[in-house]
Amino acid sequence: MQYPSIGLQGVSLGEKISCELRLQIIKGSIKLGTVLSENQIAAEFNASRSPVREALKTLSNEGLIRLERMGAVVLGLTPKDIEELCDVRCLIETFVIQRLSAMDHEGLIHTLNKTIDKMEMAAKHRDFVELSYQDLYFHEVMIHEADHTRILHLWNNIRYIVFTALLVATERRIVEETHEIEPLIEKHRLLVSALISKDSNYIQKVVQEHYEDTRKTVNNTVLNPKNL
Amino acid sequence: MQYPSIGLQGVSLGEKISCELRLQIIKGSIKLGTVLSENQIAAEFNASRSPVREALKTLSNEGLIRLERMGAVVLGLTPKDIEELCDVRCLIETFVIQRLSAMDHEGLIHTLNKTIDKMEMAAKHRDFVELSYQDLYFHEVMIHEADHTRILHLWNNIRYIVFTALLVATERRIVEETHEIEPLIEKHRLLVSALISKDSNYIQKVVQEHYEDTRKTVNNTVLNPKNL
DNA sequence: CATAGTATACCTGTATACAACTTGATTTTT
DNA sequence: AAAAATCAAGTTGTATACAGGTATACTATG
Repeated sequence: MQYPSIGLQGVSLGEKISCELRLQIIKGSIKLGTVLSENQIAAEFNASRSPVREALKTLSNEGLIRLERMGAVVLGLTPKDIEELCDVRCLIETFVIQRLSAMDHEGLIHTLNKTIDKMEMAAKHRDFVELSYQDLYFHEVMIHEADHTRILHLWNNIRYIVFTALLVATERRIVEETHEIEPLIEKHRLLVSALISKDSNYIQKVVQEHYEDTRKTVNNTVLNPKNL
Repeated sequence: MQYPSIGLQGVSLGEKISCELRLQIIKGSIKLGTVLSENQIAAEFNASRSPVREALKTLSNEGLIRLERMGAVVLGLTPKDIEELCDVRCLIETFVIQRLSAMDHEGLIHTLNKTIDKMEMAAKHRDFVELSYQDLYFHEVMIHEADHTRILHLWNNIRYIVFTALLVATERRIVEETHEIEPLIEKHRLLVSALISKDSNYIQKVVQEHYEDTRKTVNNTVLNPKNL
């Protein structure tokens, strides 16, 4: 699998390189502990050091690599990282939904339901890229709607990691057929119900369970692929 | 005021430039809406575009500027930003303290108390740089101790903004003498008590009040300076 | 044999060069 | 006079060049 070419239109070479590297790191094609050098990556991508440098800084900001004096060591996504990522998403989303529940969110509910429908469609057609994208979109649209620049920034900092991990996990989930898609859909419907309820405790509970579940699934697919 | 030269030793030119620009933006020396170009900044700092480019990307990641096709527009720190920053800090710190309270934190308590003492010392000597730094350190040491890489990443994304805003606010607070320092010290002692209590509700309450207060103070000093 | 010193190759940070594109004004045309 | 075309200045994205530092391997010397 290569990074979906959609969404790479018109973006700079540096971003393309960061997307490709990110995918390879999360997929495990690039092993943990590997030391990358700017020249080496530049050669691999037939590019100059400038965009590579930009890409490495991006990945460093995302915590996938650590820039050192000489070379960038690959940190990758450990089980601890997945856990922590879920912690953060849970924190953000609890905050966001609580905030949304105090706002007018009639249109949002509609959008969310429509997105879930699209997820079902994508699942039927085994289109894991589309399914991943709609999954991402579901959460992202809530965050945008919450109209909180800082929270949005936090999200943007993990957005690409989340999407890429989602891509990898969803592909394996669909290919291996070991995980049902139906529970995934149901989980998202629960989130909508939480938003509608406006019940702070219920929201907290639902979001926490959502990410409890995500944690397990991702751990089982991203980190323990059967076909590696 | 220039950015404190301590902590700029050995760092790259790009980082120095980002620190200086950040300070100027937060202080208001660079007005909101200003459009910065790489060439212009490079000329001002007698540097080439490479480090400037790096600095602009950093500031963009922090949300202080927005990179556009042509030029980078300065967003600055609006009252809404301050509010939101406090929201995020509150979210992070509540999580961190709750996590810490379930760990062995004997040594940490000692460090925190020592830091508060240093804050008192710095306040007596009207050393606002030191006071700001110890304030930052107080919160930072807790976050580090919580041993949560992702949360630490979130913190690192706002760390420089927080420190710079703290610098500006603390300077004005000390110079104008309109705000007492004693309440600030007391607020931090309360946080320690919250950590010791291990009482989830109490922790939430104390942290929330802490940032409620921070919000007010920073708004009154950073955004409404009397000597501007 | 061990160790100090050196040489070499490589890496990063910064500067400079170049090409494609955007923007705004000026000129030409209708 | 208004609109279209063109031209000029400036901007970003990328490539390349150079300087200073670091690690590794090899050599010489005790």
